[in-house]
Amino acid sequence: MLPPVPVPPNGTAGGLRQESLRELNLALVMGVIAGADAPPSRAGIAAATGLNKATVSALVDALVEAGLVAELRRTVTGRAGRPATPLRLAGGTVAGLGLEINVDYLGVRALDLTGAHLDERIQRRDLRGSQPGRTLAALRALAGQVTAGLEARGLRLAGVTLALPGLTDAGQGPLRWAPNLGWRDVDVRRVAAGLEPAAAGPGFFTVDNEANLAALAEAHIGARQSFIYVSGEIGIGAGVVVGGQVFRGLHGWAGEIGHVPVDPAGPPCSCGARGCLEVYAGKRALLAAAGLPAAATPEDLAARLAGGRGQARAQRAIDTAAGAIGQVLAATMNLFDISTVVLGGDFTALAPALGPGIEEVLSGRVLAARWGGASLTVAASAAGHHPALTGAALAAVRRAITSPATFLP
Amino acid sequence: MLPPVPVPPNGTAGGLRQESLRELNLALVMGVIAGADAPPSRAGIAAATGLNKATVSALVDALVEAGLVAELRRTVTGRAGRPATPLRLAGGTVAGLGLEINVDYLGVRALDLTGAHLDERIQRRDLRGSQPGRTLAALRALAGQVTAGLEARGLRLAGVTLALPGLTDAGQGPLRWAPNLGWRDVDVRRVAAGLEPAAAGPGFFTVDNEANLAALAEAHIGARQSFIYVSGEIGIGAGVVVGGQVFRGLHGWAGEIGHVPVDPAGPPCSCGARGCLEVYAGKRALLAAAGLPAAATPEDLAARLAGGRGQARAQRAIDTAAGAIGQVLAATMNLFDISTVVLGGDFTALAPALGPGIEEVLSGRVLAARWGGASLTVAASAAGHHPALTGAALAAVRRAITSPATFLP
DNA sequence: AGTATATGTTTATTGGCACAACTAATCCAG
DNA sequence: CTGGATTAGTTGTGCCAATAAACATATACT
Repeated sequence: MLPPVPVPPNGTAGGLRQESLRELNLALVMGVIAGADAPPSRAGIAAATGLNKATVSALVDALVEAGLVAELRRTVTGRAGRPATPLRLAGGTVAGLGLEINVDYLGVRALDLTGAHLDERIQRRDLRGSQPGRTLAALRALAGQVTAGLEARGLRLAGVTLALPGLTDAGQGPLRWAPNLGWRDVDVRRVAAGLEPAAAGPGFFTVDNEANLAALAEAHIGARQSFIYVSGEIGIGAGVVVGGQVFRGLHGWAGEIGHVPVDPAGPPCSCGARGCLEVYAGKRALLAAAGLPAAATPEDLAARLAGGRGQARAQRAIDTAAGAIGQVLAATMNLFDISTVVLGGDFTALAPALGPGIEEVLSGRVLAARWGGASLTVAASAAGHHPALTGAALAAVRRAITSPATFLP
Repeated sequence: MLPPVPVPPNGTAGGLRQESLRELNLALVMGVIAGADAPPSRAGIAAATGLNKATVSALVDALVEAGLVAELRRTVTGRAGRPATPLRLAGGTVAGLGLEINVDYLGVRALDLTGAHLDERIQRRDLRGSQPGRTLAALRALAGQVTAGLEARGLRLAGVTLALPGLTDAGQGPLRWAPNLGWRDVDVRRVAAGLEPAAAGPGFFTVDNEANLAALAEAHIGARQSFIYVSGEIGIGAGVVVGGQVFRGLHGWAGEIGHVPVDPAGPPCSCGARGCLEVYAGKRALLAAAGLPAAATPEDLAARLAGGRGQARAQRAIDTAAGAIGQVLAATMNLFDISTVVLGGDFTALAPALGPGIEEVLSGRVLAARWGGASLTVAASAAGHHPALTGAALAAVRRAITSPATFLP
């Protein structure tokens, strides 16, 4: 007999006290500063939010004192009136720590609020079938090196986020299943043991799927709001971003695109079913179809496509993959009502080859394009190397934007 | 250079004043009363929300005075202490008006805050290729009859929501495309002309896809939080509900499942592509494959399945449809990370026949079930006749739950 | 009848925002 | 170069909503 009124309107579970009001408005101000095209002034923020100038001044002053916001030099605008003091997120004061465990490396990356690079450690090694305990300890040690350096430079740690190639339980929980690592039900939280500052608060340490975090990095660096990030590696995953936020689903396992059926009677897949996307467009399938050794890189494949021996076969492999990717993406785009695709992972280097084939399928199958007049975009990722690591660090440092109140004195 | 910090944390675009605090807490209290398993007391609400008893008392009193909440008789609990005053949403005070235009009828339905039926008008007629202006005028007239009756009974109108079988622009906007009506770019807002009370506020009139609204009705009546509602009619649509909220996507066109490809080389579809789900499991395809006339009902098909002439053929048609539906739902469930499916529309009557075939496909293909231990559910809809109409009325009356402040004196 | 327990109300206090008047810093016109 | 116009930001007052603590109310238990 319940009218389903789901989330309380504020997002937090509980009631709002006056304190919360301040917390929310602090976060609002941070969000405006973070999201503005150009550094806004106090007056500009007041106009954008509807808050009173005096209120905004007080909030901004608190954020400046906490080292979350920095005042820039006043610029000469040429217009009448007292010149504004532009505000931006402070650099070099607060750090987010991104961690990643993947099949062939461990990684740690630290970024500040502006997204600037602070520090990084990448340790290449084969982690297929590795012992979770040892691997986590190694990553913990690597993270310790980075945080020691940050502390020495006077940076505060805003959060730690771990990127994993598998199903994680919505944010907090343990790793459920990482097929390519061969891990199952691993409590990964201890990787952050001892990293939390005294008053860390909930959500200091989070875990997420690598595709979701790579999508976050893409959103940041590519300045995109709504798109599907397709990560082509050994497995194929996707991160769905709607209005700047990652769609996670019930358990945080949304976007598992790799095992969407392309042809139910197709070749068997490692997941136990048949004809999944991975069987047509996963790294192994793609390289094998192109006649390349399993250790080859996407760049090798791209080179074959340029001409010479094996070009035709490589092109056929690409065409098959593009057709399958297009078919699955068409489904995804119709279901999510999103009209932009970003090709990441190994697909980034292959984007020029894959793009046209994918677009062709999409243009005939995506309703929003055919009938709604929406324009389709298929682009290569701009998020650089180890995007999941970047996304993890961004997700971590974002805590200072979404709940700045915990960082005030 | 923007860290993508998307929606301001409060959900509204602007800053929060003290007023907003009260508004949000009023909505919170309404939400707790609406969502509770048993009528809660003031003290219970205080405990559930973390708000002070005195605060909750003040908020509840305001809601009672506004006619949004009713006090029940004090019950004898058997425990020590002063007995609590149970609270519930008030019935017969505020009404939500649902409107629907579909291929073979116009409908108006009014529900109150408790979900109780207040009034209803269904006008059966063939609206394929109808003139939008005339049809809207007819529906407006029908709605007028209902609202006149409501007004006479002293009910206040909380909102009006229109359900349409097509793509509507995210909530407010005009109808973009309704293939089965043959409508394109119709400004449907005038159907609510004159229905708004003086201080209606924004969002009084909304438009949404019939599948989304039917899903909302299912969430209400079936008390489900996260599921995919599949509506099988001439077209096939889906409403995706996550945590009690409908997922709309970028333009509000999410859940367009009917044109997800099943076999890219399959028979041509009305959308211009080939092998869409609709070609295998749409009403026309299903009846034709079963050897039934186009005017037959799903009940006719169910009767054939029971035995007698044509049983085998009907069963083959069902098996084909179930396979196709299962394949597309497997994709949908992997992408959205949702493990419950509700069969609605014509599929409701066919659920006993379709269910096993669908479940078989899903159990082999949905990752959350195979590897995450989530249990799959395929159920028939419990939302009754014209679920989109019910959902529309619920969406309309919900305004009094999500923003009760506008209903205070 | 008296005590324990739980619900709900009353009254004083506090935190945070709005409003309005003010200061500050620039452009521009004469 | 001086004074008005314009825009940015600050200061002080008042108000609103929530809190806390004491109180009133209504039951059960002994």
